[in-house]
Amino acid sequence: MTERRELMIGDFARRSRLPISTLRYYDRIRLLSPALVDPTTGYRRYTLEQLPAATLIARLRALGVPPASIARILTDRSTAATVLLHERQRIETQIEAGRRRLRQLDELLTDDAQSTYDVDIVTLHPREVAALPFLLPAAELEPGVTRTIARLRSALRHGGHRRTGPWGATFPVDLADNVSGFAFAPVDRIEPGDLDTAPLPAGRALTTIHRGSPATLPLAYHAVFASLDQRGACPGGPVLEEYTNLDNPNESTFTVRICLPINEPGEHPAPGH
Amino acid sequence: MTERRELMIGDFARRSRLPISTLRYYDRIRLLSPALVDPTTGYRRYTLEQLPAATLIARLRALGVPPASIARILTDRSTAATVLLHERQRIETQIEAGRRRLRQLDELLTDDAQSTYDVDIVTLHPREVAALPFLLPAAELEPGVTRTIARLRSALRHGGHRRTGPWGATFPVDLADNVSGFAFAPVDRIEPGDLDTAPLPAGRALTTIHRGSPATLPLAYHAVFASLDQRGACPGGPVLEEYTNLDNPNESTFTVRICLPINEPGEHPAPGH
DNA sequence: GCTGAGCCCTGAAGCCGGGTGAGAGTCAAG
DNA sequence: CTTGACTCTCACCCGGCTTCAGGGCTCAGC
Repeated sequence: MTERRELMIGDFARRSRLPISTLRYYDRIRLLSPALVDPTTGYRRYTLEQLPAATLIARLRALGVPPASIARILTDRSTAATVLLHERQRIETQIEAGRRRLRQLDELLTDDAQSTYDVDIVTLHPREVAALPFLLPAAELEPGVTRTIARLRSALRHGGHRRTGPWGATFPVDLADNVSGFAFAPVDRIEPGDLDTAPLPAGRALTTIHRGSPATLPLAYHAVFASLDQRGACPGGPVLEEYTNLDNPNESTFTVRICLPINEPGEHPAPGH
Repeated sequence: MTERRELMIGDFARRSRLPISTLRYYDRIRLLSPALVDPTTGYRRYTLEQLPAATLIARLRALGVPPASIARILTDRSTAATVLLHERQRIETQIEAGRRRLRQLDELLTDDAQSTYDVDIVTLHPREVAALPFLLPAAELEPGVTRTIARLRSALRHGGHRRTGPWGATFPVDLADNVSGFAFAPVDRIEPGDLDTAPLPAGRALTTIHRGSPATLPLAYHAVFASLDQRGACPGGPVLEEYTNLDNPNESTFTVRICLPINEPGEHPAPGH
């Protein structure tokens, strides 16, 4: 009945409360195209029937739903619930990230004596540990290591092994695009074929302990590198991180021990390289 | 002592855990420039002293602090606390916005019988009300009106006036870039010079009631416009919104009455325009 | 028929915070 | 001298639009 009632883009913009430029953009990306385009003038003609779609788009965009997802909802209404639940999850993670940032910002604000790290020099003894390798983009190192440790944990449980020390991970000092290393844990018994194992780097190493949020871990590395320069030494192998209180959800008790094997000045490079 | 120790961009990138491309970018926007640039080769030389700054930048960027704010912090350490508190507030509003979006998304998911609006035709009688004008960008209409009503509220309190009906606002139907209109409230007495007052639009009007989150208000407008088309009428003056349960923080009881003055077919346009 | 106002069109460029790639120059080791 | 790793600049890409320049269409008034 109202099918012949057509609106120029300006009328449609006022009705839908969307800017004209945005409507043209939505036409370009095929999110919402006019019912008809005059073939001679190129004028866009919208119909009243298109208004609910425009309103839905405006609502969803205001909620931050990306146009691509909205297009999926419009073309296939049956997937709407799935897509929306997915968006819901996205917003929830965003909120969680916001909370975490808030905490870290507060740390920054209250943290005055933050960068006092004591770097010691120690000798690492050779150790054979249960290990699980990973290959991760540098940007996802921290969550990826956490996941790898979780998998190692269940592997140990299945094998009936008992952990005799803190969880850890080792990987090259220089983080390339993709970091390959392994998560590890010392265990009570090593049986061939039963479990993947690996030797940990050994020899002289610089070590320091970082407490609290992993976000400030680079500061600890900075201290280690400064000490390295001071001694005129250079890195002698993959770095080693040991995590304690990993299972404790309270972030403030979380601690990381960093061990960086070194070649001291006037020394031959470590064998095996 | 270590002042002569210089790092090429690659070394500095590994130490600071920032991508080389980002370091070059930060140089371009003068957020973090190398201590020295070789005049013949153009090679950037960073010093160890710049590492803490790089680490600080990385931390703040990870928290979503924009580079411009970080630059302010770096050039003037005394403003750091101010800037950080400001960022803190920004994140808090972000989280709040996320929560609101979540609620609205849930409304979308649960809302099935959403778009049933009954549009009635009524006659508005002329009324003189206490008023406070506003001029707002269309995008900030809703919060701006809320703020204007708050100012009107305190003006009424100062003048010892008593409100005799719901808060409201009126503004043109076609939202231009800047919307000029006024917030109003009917009061018990009108005395010249005592309070700004204004007449409300009168005559025949279409009206409907919207309940719940303001985010879905456009649906109500859509229903009003559809009714307008059906009657072959056109808008006859600024639209009028009346808000009840505005003071109640519970969003689900919030209701808006929309009144759109109209010119009915075959009628002369309203006088006064 | 002409003019001007107010619509409308297209295509290109700009915004942020970088990421990516081409093509060329530099440096140290063998 | 060559090789390979490193560096440089310049320019273009992303999303989700907005804005601008340069034009065409339509209608009312004269």
